[in-house]
Amino acid sequence: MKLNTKTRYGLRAIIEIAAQENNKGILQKTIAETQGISVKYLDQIISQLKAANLISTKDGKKSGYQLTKNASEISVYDIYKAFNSPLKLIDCFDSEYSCAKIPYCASHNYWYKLNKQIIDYMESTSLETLTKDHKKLTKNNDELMFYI
Amino acid sequence: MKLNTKTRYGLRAIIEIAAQENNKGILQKTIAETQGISVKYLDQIISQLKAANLISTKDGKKSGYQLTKNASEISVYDIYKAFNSPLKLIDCFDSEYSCAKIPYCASHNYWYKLNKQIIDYMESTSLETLTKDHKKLTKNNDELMFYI
DNA sequence: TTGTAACCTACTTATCCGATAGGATTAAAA
DNA sequence: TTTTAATCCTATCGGATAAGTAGGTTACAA
Repeated sequence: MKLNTKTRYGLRAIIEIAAQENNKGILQKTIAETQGISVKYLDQIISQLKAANLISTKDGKKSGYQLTKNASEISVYDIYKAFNSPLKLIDCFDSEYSCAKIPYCASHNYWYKLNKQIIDYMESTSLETLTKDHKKLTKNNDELMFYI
Repeated sequence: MKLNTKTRYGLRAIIEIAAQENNKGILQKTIAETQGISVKYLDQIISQLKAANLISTKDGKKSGYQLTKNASEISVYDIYKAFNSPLKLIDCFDSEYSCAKIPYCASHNYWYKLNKQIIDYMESTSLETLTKDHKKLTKNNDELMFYI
């Protein structure tokens, strides 16, 4: 029960992309510096966000990433799925691995409900919400820095 | 984001222990057979339940396991913790691994809330509830079998 | 004193994860 | 047209962890 780093970094990266002002595109390098992630590692992370069709870019020099759709249409679960297969806390949710006892298995039902609850949580939050939070928090931070 | 097999098997095993009729103690062997788990593997699992002080037994021949307290006083999270360290979806919940940006990190807050929600879910369900479910389900199963 | 069950510890194997590395491709800029 | 700076793509390495196996020791009832 751990979140892998790619998902963690990936969410932070896409928030950075969503939070840019003029929407002209933001560079890998910039994100890496802001987030303190190695450029090379972020490289892979961003390519997975792209493969999931959540962000887009132009090739070559002077490029930069943007969202492919409105932040309100992207859920955290969408982002999660860019780095993981659909959430299955246990394998026997899947018919392929299921055992004959499932209809009589209290544990199975219990974990299944938890699984659903986690997915619901991630689906019910949009990137827009997190980006707003992010802006609020960093704004406060800037003001704070000003007075120090 | 996977539940490990020990937690999965462990829950099933302790339900079996809680569900026994006369409370005279149930043998590893019996649990292993009912649940279809290798005796040797279950051996380790049960020893972890015991180390967590959830079940007790006598040594030697003619032994058998019981709960150390009432099933209503044991939460699923107690059982979870017999096989895992306290749930931390990401390391930086911990002050030891925390970074300076946490107060301004929207992602951190988000995962933290999910983490709490999962713990709440596991804490709010008692072994008693699951055992009742189990009995209901297996009862139906037996009746069903009778008519086949 | 013998058989059975719990108890304890070590080991093997496989898989996944985080991270690094090197180079290919593309397009803007010089 | 050449250079430069960025994305893009693939391979690989080391470490950690997990699942399961195995062997032997201890305790107790018959």
